[in-house]
Amino acid sequence: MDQRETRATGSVGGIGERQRERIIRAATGVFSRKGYDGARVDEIAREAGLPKGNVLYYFKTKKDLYRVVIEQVLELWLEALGDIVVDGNPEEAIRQYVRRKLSLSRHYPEASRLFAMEIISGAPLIGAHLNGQLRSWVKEKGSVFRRWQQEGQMAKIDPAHAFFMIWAVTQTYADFETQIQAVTAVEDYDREIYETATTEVVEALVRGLGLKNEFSEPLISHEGAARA
Amino acid sequence: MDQRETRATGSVGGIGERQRERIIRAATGVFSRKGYDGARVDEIAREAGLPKGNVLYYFKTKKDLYRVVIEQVLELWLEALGDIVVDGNPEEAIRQYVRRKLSLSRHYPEASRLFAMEIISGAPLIGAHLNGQLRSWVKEKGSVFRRWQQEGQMAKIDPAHAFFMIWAVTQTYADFETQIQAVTAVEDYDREIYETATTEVVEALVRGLGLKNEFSEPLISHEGAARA
DNA sequence: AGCAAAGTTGACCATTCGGTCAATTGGGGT
DNA sequence: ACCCCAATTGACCGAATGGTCAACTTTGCT
Repeated sequence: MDQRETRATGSVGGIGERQRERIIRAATGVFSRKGYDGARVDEIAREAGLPKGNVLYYFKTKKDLYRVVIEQVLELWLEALGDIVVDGNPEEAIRQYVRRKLSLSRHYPEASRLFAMEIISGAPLIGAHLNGQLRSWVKEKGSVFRRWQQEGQMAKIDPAHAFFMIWAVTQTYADFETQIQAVTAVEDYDREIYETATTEVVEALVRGLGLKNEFSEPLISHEGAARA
Repeated sequence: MDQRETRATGSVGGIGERQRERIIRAATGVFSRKGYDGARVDEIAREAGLPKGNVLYYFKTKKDLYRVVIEQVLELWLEALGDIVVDGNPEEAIRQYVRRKLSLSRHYPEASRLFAMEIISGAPLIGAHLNGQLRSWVKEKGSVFRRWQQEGQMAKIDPAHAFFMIWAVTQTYADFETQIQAVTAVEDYDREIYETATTEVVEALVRGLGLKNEFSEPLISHEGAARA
């Protein structure tokens, strides 16, 4: 049961910590393209620029490496969850959240794709987290949505589905990059696509979720039942 | 160069055509979960209920099988493209298209996931098609969107991004089924999720794309066979 | 019935994969 | 200079994998 952090390294010889990160970065790329079963340890090693034996020195097994990589990705994903500002202007809150998610897709496209791969494959590793943290987060923020809806500040959409829409749209720019690239035929994906996508998508989502607020002020702080 | 349809079978001995379909169905499932490299021929065989040797009898190589499977999936995907009705009520046209895409996700979730896998992996096989058919389709229908926009019947969104949004949202219910299942904790995914998703998503997209049409008539008497 | 082709099956093979290991190198502390 | 341990490397191993094959059974036709 003792999983033995795959190698004591991290705790003592902080020297070769650089290597671990190189490996993790390479592994993220390969796993995101091939999935767990399809990825080859040797390919990860090659992409990291060192022999296979060395990779297995830092991570005892392929599964260990995958676990570390996917946990890091999941952390990134869950991190963004904290963002929705409960009090204040709903429209601005969603705008921020959508922009944040888009930014994540833009700057960590491989992480996004790996996350997608894991879920498409049935989320064998992170399934528990989805049932735990994510689910309670959705329930919590969902009640906020309901409040906004009762106040007439948001269209009456099932909150969960509102999230599914936001996630779907924001992640599609990372996950389906190949498709979007092919269809739009832009050369500089990062700039050209994300720049227009950010405004288009944010506006469309705000409209779609019925968040257009006539009073829509920048985001003054005090608001009726403001929380402490 | 002659690829020899992997086996002359289909042309003459129509008897075991049933087997080919069983294999294709099984392969779609496995490939959609594991990707090409991760899929094992033996697992496909097991899922199809016959020995590995028999699978290789119908499809000479794993790659041949994958090619057949993914081409079938792509065909399904491209088929839905024909749907957008150019003339007539824009709102109703999009409503229909979105419903159609959702119906596809619902009835062929594995195909959807396999398509997603292929694209995440860099679309090594269908990349050409994306650059060809799909791209010209988007250009063509995009000009229709532009017309609608000039007539004030649709929000001024880059048409390509409008499609990306629609595709993202409709396919998320198949591709991310595991996640949605975990978050919503419903028992009967097919019914419970898709039933509410259809109304929620269609409404939100129509709103998001600014298609609300004041004259928006229900959809006059005849229109019938649109049901999926 | 008899025959040829289609279909079925498990044994088998060469290659590749994940993982182990012993030998070696490198660097920091004393 | 010496030691100690982290780090590096390529050879190596057993298991798994894609694919072949020869023997066998079934089917359809005359």
